[in-house]
Amino acid sequence: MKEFIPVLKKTRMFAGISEEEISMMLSCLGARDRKYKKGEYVFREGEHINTIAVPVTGKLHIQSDDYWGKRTILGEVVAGGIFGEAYAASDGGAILNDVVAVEDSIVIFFDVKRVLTTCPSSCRFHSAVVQNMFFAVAEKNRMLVEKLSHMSKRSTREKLMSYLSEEAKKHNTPIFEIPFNRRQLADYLSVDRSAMSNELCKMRDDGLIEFDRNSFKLL
Amino acid sequence: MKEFIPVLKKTRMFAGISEEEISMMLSCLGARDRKYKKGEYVFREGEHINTIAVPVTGKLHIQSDDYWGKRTILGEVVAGGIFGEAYAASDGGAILNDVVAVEDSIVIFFDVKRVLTTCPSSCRFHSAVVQNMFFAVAEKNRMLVEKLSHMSKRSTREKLMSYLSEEAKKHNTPIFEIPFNRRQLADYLSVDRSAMSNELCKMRDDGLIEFDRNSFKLL
DNA sequence: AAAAGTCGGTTGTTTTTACAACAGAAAGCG
DNA sequence: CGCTTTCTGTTGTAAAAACAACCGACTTTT
Repeated sequence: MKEFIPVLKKTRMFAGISEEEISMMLSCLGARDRKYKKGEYVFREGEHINTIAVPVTGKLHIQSDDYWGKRTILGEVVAGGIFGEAYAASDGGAILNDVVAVEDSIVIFFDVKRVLTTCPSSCRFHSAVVQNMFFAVAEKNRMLVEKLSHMSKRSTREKLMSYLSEEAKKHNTPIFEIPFNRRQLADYLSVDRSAMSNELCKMRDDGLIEFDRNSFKLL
Repeated sequence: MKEFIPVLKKTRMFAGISEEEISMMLSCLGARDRKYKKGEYVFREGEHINTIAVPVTGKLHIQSDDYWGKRTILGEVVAGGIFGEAYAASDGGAILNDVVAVEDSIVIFFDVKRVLTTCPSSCRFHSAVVQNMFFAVAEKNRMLVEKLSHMSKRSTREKLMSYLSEEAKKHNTPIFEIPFNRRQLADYLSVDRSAMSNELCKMRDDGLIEFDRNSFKLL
């Protein structure tokens, strides 16, 4: 697992903590790793989890499929991101979504109890990790509110504009690539794929945007 | 402010902390209180906040109005609840919604920096508060995911069923009262009020639910 | 290289929702 | 008490989205 320490150092969870200290904390936090092939499930809806997951390579989607197979994508977790803290922390711990590898991925798991319970002496930086976790959840909270602001728009066009505007703001340029293909974007915004595809083209015809595959340009 | 200590003791923020300790911590956390009349704004969208708000009486709505006056209600904060931690904690601190008193309310504010920065000696329970805050954000996170699961439903009927089912589960009985009137519920689910009202009646005709004002019964 | 699968776009039809306008009941107020 | 405002339900119409089915361009698999 040592090979992932440089990646871990860049995660929000270990912000401000040196590689040496991370190395020392790994066992203290009950870290273990596992590989996932594209399409494999990391967690399943309803499962009770007590670990925090940090992918070090690859990408995960947080999603859920309803009875009729309709999929909703809640968000993604890229390498260095963090998932599960909110569920593992709350008492029940039942997770509300599936977590699926959308690329071959390696995920490191930490025991949430050990993360939140600062150990007496050895890990000087343990409380820093707790605070980092707080910031991570706060940040995720913000992401959820932003997604809600897209979803609360009434029309497909407004949803798209809301999403694309935010991506532009996030990338700090009107030209950017999105992390979803059409089907995934439709599942993310909870709209019909073909209707969305259609709307995108109308928006292009109306001179609002330009696009090619995953590349977009706001005009 | 002393009169609110019993209320504060019951909040998630001060869980597991005695009234005496809360009393001692108040100044340490930079607490101050303020009254709000029904309809008054506690925070406004875009504002940079550095305080955590805890209403001790009354009720707040977290909402935002778009350019055309369309309102979206994100959620509510009842007495003893907590708001702002996620925004105050993240660097920018710009809040994404308005926060409005929907009843006459008294709100206590805490300086977020003082809450998150554990003071050296005096406040023994300060780290407990940080951990409580983490749990509070994690819980809110869960609420947001649940709201998203309602909003991601494609039809008004499904949205309503998703919302009402969860309320029933939350109240642990198929007969319950919701905290919203029709207009507010429509704003919460991001649908048209009259269409929603209409759909509710159809659902009643179809034998799915019964209702009278805010009282609902799932069949 | 053929076959199967994925991806993005297109079109026509059906269903649903938004919108607007109105009405009766209930609540708040001078 | 009468007046005003708010709340909820109702209806018809216009607009929008979902749905289904299909196509061509690429990729991946065998």
